[in-house]
Amino acid sequence: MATIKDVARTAGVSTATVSAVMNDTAFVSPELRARVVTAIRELRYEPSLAARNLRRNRSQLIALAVADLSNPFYARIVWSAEAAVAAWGYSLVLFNSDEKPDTERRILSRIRTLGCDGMVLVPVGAANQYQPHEFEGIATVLLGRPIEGNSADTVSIDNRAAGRQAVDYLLDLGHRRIGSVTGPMQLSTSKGRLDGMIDAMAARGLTPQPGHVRSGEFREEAAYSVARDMMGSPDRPTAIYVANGVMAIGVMRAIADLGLRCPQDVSVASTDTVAGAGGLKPRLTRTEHPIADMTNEALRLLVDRIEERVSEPVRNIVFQPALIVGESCAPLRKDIG
Amino acid sequence: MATIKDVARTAGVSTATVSAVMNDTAFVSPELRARVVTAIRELRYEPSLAARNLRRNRSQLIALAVADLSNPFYARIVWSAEAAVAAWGYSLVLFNSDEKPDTERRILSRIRTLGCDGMVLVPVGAANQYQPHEFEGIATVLLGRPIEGNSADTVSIDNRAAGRQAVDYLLDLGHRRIGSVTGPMQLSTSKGRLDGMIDAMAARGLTPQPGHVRSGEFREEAAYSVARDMMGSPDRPTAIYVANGVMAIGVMRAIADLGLRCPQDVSVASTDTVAGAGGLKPRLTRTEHPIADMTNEALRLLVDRIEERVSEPVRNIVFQPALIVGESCAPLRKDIG
DNA sequence: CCCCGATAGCTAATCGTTTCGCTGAACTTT
DNA sequence: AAAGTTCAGCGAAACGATTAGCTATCGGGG
Repeated sequence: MATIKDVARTAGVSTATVSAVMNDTAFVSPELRARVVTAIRELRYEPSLAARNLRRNRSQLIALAVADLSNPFYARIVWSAEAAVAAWGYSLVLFNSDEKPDTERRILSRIRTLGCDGMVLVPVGAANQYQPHEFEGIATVLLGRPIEGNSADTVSIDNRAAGRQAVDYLLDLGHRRIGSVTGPMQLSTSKGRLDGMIDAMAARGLTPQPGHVRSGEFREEAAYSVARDMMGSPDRPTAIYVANGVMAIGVMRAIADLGLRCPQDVSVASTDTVAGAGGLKPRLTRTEHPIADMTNEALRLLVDRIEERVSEPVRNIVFQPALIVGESCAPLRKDIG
Repeated sequence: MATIKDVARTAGVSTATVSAVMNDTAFVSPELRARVVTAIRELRYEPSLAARNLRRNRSQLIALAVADLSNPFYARIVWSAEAAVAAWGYSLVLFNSDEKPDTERRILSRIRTLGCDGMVLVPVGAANQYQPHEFEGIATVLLGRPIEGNSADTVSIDNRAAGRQAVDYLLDLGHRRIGSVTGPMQLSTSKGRLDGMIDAMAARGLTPQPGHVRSGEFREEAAYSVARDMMGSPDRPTAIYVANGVMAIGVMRAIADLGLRCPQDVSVASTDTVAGAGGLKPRLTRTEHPIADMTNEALRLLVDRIEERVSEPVRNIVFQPALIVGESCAPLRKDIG
């Protein structure tokens, strides 16, 4: 690989001038500029980011650490993020914490070592598991799950509203015995959605039955077994609110395996389902997140911080979910009410 | 951020010693080692990759450039690749060429500038669109689509076998008027799969009708319109072989929109569908690729090259597809045969 | 008692950029 | 014509690590 010195020598100028031409950082006479440009082309010179970054203390890298790459929801985020990062002139370094706090901790340290200019993090741990120094000195945006007491910018969804919307819909259809399959309670996401459900029921003077609220990991398998258990009992709910897209797939499978039909025997509504899981029949009634918008916003905030165009302390952007009506919910049947 | 000098000063040793401790590259007495380790912990020192890389001419970065991040097939590759890259001690830089050769060209140059140690590329261009220098000096593995005449290692699927398997299955069910919706002909992937189809039909003395073989971009929309057109005509095929997973979704939608039923009115078989698109009803009969195995193998080859444990010129690994029988194919009905 | 070999640890050069501070030619201003 | 300005372009010092080559210490053999 040709270096800046080679270019300088070939063009008969100093390295400073080549640098000036490359970065348009000082006036260079047309003649010298032309010589430099020719030399660059001739030698196929490409500047070494390693050297530039060492000097500038920048890396042009933005890290994205998501909670579970096998989840289409996060795959969708990755897709949007790659586009946004490229549009801002950075490159994307991708990490998968696989919902494991330990892995996440290693990733955080790695991001630091790589000298990433910023990171977008979908945190997987509880608020008290983070040390302040893990976020120091590197621009951070938390996506999807805020961490209480953390001083990073945040882009999230109104989870409580999501739970409320979905369960309100089920209540409007006449359901009263409504169950829920939800994620780990230490995550604000799970908690918020469940709170929304409770809000909605409380507004009509109802409370969920204890055995009808189950939580487990945000995984298809966990949801399957939990749902199978819950739906196997005689006083099973007539409708279920599932707090996560992949979990919904597990729940649907459990229902089918129990010989129940959706929506005839049981209605299912969920939150955060990805449009692409779209082939699923019946199509889910769900609250959807504006993933692309959220991701773009997260990167806007991040780049703002990186390029220091921002002074305010912490910005918290909350998006609203939208209820998408599918075919997975039906009015309560008289005979099973 | 603390630097190696700070650590050296605090521990009362030279930077060389600190480096030796960090990299285990020379014998250091237990006493000094202890002092160094303490200082490192105390200052929370993390070495700067930028500096290390400048010196070592390494970046610890592996680039992955896929053809279309919105396609679950590639999302699956990304998932596997992240895990494999991390397991080998590198970090993953992700790019989406979006099936656009121009974008891909920019990506290649960016990868070079970043100084990535290696790259895994799912190429989107025709063989003659690549300049040899675009691959020079950087370890490369082509994934999925070989480029003829290119000297990079390759991991691919036996596309011809995939086409043959799927179409053989349709033929075994009695179908004779078989159509195909396939991708761009300049891609070896599309061509191979179509050739396989032709092989299978030829083996029974058949050839596809000209109007029954349509190609378009590897996108759902393209497939939708092409299929809609093909299936709208009176002598429409009784079975379709679709060369790609997302295209299959488009085809299924076209069939439904035309008021046809699958598999009763038309059988559909495809190649490369991702298991996760699994909710799709009826479940597709398809040839599947061992994505995780292919990706792992690609990274093994790549790391081999990067760490120069390899001398042979070019390695070409070809995986075999597996036929997965779903519910989207039925025996030929007498009345429409 | 001297010399030599082994080796722990240090000094300093190096990687390829950016950028500060300087030089000196060309122009202005009196 | 002398003095002051301007500014294109250069030289060299960073940035933070690795590493070749050197020094000094120690133990052992003759």
